[in-house]
This record gives sequence, structure tokens and C-alpha cells, in this order.
Amino acid sequence: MPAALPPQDPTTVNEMVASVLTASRVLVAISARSLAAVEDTLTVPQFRMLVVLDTNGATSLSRLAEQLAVNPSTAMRMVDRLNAAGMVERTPDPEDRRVVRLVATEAGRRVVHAVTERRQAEITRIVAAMPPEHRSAMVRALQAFADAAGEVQVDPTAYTVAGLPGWT
Amino acid sequence: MPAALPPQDPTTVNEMVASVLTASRVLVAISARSLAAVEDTLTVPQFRMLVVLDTNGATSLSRLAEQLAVNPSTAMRMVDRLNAAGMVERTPDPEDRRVVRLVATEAGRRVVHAVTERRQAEITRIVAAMPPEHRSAMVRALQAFADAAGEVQVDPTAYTVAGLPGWT
DNA sequence: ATGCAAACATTGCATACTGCAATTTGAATG
DNA sequence: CATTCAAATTGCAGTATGCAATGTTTGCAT
Repeated sequence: MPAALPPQDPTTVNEMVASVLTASRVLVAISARSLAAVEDTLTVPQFRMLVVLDTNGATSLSRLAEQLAVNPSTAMRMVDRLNAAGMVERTPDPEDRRVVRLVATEAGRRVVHAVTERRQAEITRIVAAMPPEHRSAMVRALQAFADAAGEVQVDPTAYTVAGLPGWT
Repeated sequence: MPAALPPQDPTTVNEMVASVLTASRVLVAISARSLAAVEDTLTVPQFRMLVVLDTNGATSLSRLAEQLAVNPSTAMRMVDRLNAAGMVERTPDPEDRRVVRLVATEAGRRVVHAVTERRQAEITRIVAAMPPEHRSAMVRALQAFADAAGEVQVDPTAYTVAGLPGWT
């Protein structure tokens, strides 16, 4: 059940929640469409791994697994496959012979950027179709929403979670 | 690349896109958290199936598979497991002996509602924490966004897609 | 210097999700 | 009645996933 709220007009809050949910559906649909383009080449988890690798640069297997919130063994085998597909490079770390250095290849980065750009393009198109008089209000409102969420506690690593990898 | 846009202040559009992306991350994080509570009991695809069953009521296997956009064989085995877990009931269709009638059990519905309520509660909390002067602007802005997206074409079934099942 | 604990990558094993290609059973249509 | 079509199901193969070893290397404290 919801936490106790300060007394206020409940209609407004419910309206806001409803509009947030509607907007969410739009965003999820955009994500799904931009991802669909990749799914012939890569699986969604593989794409997600590439996003992390592209965003954060070279890492070890264990840190990669942490960032994806999966078991190291899972990350291990995914790297195996992405490596075989020419999307990830695996080199021994000269500093510490226990660790392997993982990097997205040029091909891997290209895939990530293609999806990201497609997604941004689609949002741009929508946003450009909005009546100009709503625009600055929207920016302020969304920022206020994000700020309010920040105070309520949002895990900053969660944006690579699940089916919506790489909301960059 | 983006479609050709009517000439206008590019800073505003970019600002808007940025704020949309930020808000998206918040929403994804909320989804991830609300889903995390279930993951000891069910997998994410299983939960997604339950959402569809709960939302659309009794269906056949093939229609269920369609709605989830998975192969019937995939749906088949998922139903096997959900049935074994007591989340889905399987009865022969009296009309047509080829088809099976699939329904979420009470336990299944409870799980779905728990997640949905948790999610709504969290959004409510965030929204309630927003400064009141932004509220109506936010509702209007998000509706304008959703409307603009509607004109740009959004698949209405996509809200059960991938890792964000059941944005109800 | 030696030895012990901790960190890493890796592999074995088991389960789930996924699609494609049969196969079986029942309905519908000629 | 035969053919065709629809629905569920099963076989097979590949990917994702976690837990529990195992082997190697480091780092630290005797």
C-alpha cells in the first residue's frame, strides 16, 4: 500500500499518475521498436552487455557481471558468444594476470549507436510534433518529476535493467 | 537519422529529448524495483504471461502466444510451469476439443496485483513529492507527449513487451 | 619467505526461455 | 468421405541464468 501522504487533492495526484503511466507505455513502445532492429543479429541480453561495455569502456568480467546484475558465469558465457560474433574483444590484463580485459569492438559499438540514434530520433520526432506552447512546461515538469524521484531514491545503475537497456 | 524537421529552436528540442530520457530512466528503475519483488517466485516472462492472462481473461494457447508475441511452443511450456506452480489453470474447451482454456488462478492474480499496486504506489509517492505548481503543467505536458506519439504511431499491444510487462 | 585468505576467471550442472519443425487430434469444407 | 485447416503438443537446438566447484594469481600477515 502507498506510504502515508500529506493531505491534498487526490484527483490531481491520480491524474498525474495516469498520465505518467500513459507516457511510460509510449516510451516502452519506442524502446521495443528500436530494439527490434537488432534482434536478428543479437539477443536483448547481448545488446544490453554491449551497451554497458560501450558506455563504461574496458572492464573485467566480474565488474561487467556486477553492472549487469548477473552471475559471473552468465556474463562469462555471454562474452564467449559475443566474442565469437566479433562484438567483444578479450585480452589479458597486463597488471593482474587473473583478470581479462573486455572491450566492445568497432562492430559492437556500431550496433549500440545505431539503436541509440534510432531511439533518440524517434523521441525527437515526437517531441517536435508537440505544440510549442507545451514545451518548456514539459521540460520543467519532467525535471521536477526526476528530481522528486531522486529524493525518493532511484538506483542509478538500473537504466540497463531488463528489457530496456541503454536509455542513453 | 532523424526525419526532416520544420526549422525551429534546436536547443529546445534537445532539451526536451534529454528530459524525456531522464524521466524514462526513472520509470525503468521503478519497473525494475517493482518486478524485483516477484523474482523469487516467478521469472519475468512468467509474470508477463500472468499479466496478459489477468488483463484479458481466459484464452486459448495460440491466442496467448500471439499476445505475448512468442512461439506457441514457448507459451506451451511456460503454461506447463505456471500450471505446476498453481498460477494458471488449464481446462478443456467444451466448444472445441482442440483448444485449451487458460485462466490465471487466484494466486496468479494476487501476484500481478501486488506488483501493479507497488508500482502505482511508488509513482504516487514521487508525484506527491513534486512541487504542486508543476503538477497541472506536467499532466498537460505528458498528455501532449502521448498525443504527439499517437500521431507518430505507437503499437498499443507493446506495453507487455520485454522487461516492462504490465504497465497498467 | 612462506603460507593463507581473498579475488578472478572458468567449468559443470541444472533450469528456464526461445524458435523451428514434426506429429497428433479435432473441426470444417468440399 | 477426403482434404484441408486449426490447435495443441513434443523433439531438437541454442541462449540465458544461477549455484557450486576448481584452478590460478595476488596480497597480506606472519
